[in-house]
Amino acid sequence: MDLKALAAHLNLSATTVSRALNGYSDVSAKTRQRVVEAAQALGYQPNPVARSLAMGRANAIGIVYPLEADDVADPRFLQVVSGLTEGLMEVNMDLLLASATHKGELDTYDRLVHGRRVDAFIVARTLCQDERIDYLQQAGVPFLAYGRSADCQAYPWFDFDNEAGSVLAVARLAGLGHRHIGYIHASLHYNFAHQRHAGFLRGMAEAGLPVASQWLLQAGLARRSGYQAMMGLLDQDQRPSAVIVDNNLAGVGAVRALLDRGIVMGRDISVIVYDGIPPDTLLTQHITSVVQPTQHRTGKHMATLMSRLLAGGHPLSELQMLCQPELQAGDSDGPAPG
Amino acid sequence: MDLKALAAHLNLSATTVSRALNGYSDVSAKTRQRVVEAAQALGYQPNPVARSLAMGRANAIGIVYPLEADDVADPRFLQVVSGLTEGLMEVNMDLLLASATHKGELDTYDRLVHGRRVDAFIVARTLCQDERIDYLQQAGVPFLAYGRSADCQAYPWFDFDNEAGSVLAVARLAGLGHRHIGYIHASLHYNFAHQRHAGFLRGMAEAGLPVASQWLLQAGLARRSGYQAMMGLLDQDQRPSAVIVDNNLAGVGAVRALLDRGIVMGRDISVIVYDGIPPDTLLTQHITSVVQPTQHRTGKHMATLMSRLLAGGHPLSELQMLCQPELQAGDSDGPAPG
DNA sequence: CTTACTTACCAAAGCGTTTTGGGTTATCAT
DNA sequence: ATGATAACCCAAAACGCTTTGGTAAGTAAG
Repeated sequence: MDLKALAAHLNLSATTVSRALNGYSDVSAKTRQRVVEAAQALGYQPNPVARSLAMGRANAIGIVYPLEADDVADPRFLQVVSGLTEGLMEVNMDLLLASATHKGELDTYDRLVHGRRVDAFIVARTLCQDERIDYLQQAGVPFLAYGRSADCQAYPWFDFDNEAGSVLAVARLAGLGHRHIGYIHASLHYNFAHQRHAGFLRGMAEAGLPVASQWLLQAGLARRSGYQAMMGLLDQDQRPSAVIVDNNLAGVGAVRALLDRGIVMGRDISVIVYDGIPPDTLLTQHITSVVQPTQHRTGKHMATLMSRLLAGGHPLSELQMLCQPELQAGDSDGPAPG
Repeated sequence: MDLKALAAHLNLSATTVSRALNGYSDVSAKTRQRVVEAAQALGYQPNPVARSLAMGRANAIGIVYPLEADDVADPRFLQVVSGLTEGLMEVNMDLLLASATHKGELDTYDRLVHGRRVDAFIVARTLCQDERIDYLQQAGVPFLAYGRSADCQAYPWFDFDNEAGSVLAVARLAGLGHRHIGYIHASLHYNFAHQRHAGFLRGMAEAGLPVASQWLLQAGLARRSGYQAMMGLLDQDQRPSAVIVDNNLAGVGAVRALLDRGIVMGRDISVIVYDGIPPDTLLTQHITSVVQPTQHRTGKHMATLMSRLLAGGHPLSELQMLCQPELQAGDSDGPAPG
């Protein structure tokens, strides 16, 4: 059932049917209704390929998932993607998933852009200095960054207010009387780690607390490294009375280290972890956490930004979105000793 | 740079250029070379949308990821997907990712098929009785199942020989002198669980061992349920001397239960887990496991099957692929006591 | 009753490929 | 020389839609 067939069936021209379906004003209300009903009844669905060709738009956006060697795929990514597909579906767009090793990523962009397979990209896992963003900007390809890079004035992005999250966490601990606060973070090349780190420093400053460099530990994005970092912290002569961990993978390891040492969270030491601890780790305590909107909502927000971006005519301010995190109280923190 | 421009630049017709590029025999070697070189030099890339329209193919395959309420997205899925995209890239196809709740899944298929957005589907997370497969078969839509359903004669699939894997595991334990073997499995609605379960029974029969129904426990696909199942096993009057767990999520929980009880794997009890235990669980032992080809290779295999499927003309036998698992020895099993 | 404007419709020209169904030269045996 | 066969090449149609640039009828104003 194509346009022409539908038009013939209605004794109308293809033009009119097309315009009726696409909401043009030069078709009478009566005719439009007739067309819409017939389309419904006959199960007409426009061929998206023909549509794309005629309109010069792919009606699809691309996302390339960077696959590093042993960097285990993170489940949240998939959840964001699912929110994204759902949101895009509403504006009749598709999501094209490509994958590429880090070094091949730019080529992949090139191929997809050049081949007009997609109208825009989503750049995930943003780094502070991100060559992908530089490339896309310079190539004039529309894109939406999931996470800001260091210089984020000039392009559309979606991000969490990571800095505010850390400030929140520090304020909570300071309010409980803690003066010795440790911080375990991921590589500062990641924008989120950088921002959270900056927030930690600011929070400490605002609370009038000194930052002890020996309690500022870098870990990776893996449990093992969180475990080691926490162990390193515990082995020091002077321990902090509270610790913040900037990602939940390392958080799991850190918590595990405390369990192994028989240190009780909330009593012996206070712990706050970004994004909490996955529920199936068999942990009985509730970790006090900095939480963000669900991945699913995140995906939908990004879909909204994306459709604005492609519609054009929106000022940059409407193409940038900052989500505020919240502090979710648990029982892994408590008043400072003494 | 489109075909016509390239043709003009070469003083050839668009037809000839097209045919040269697509390997038709009615163009001279000399001309072909000239065309190929010019295309290369001028960076010509055919417009895939126009191509699709002309050929009546979308050059994309769809995969819909079922998102259940609390069923956390599994990381392996993403890895399979990445292998898939890589493999598809080589045959110039794209991967369209859609997501749907279980009940909306059929509608999603309908929309994508009807809208000719994809040429075929991949059906993931196959169940023993899978209505999606029934639907696609009956609708005449080409698809490739990732995992067989109960009746798998008539359609293309990729799967592991799950039954053989269990037989392998049982044989190993039997060889170590174990006569009392427990089995923890996921819901038998999942094809993989069903097959592994069948393999367990067969393996026991072949080893001449009795199957004790109180040691045959169903758990879910989560750590907590594996934990509970193992605890249930340990609390019985008569304990098995060895246990097989049919998936690694439950496996993590089961192992954790043993740790909590102070039971030493390989000495007090032997344990074999399908797909092993993720390396970042801070476990010092190596779990003896039934392992399968990496997700990445799996994805590439599926891409191969897919391109065969769409090329047409392949007998069903070449569209079905069964991968053999292997037993990877660790130190979580040992000779039976006594 | 013109003139001008509005409303409702449509024919035809794209969009960038592939495919069909010839053509035009050479080549070659007769 | 002549018809047949191959080897190359091409114009035009098709794919299913959107968009452009109209036309014809109805309406309002002069």
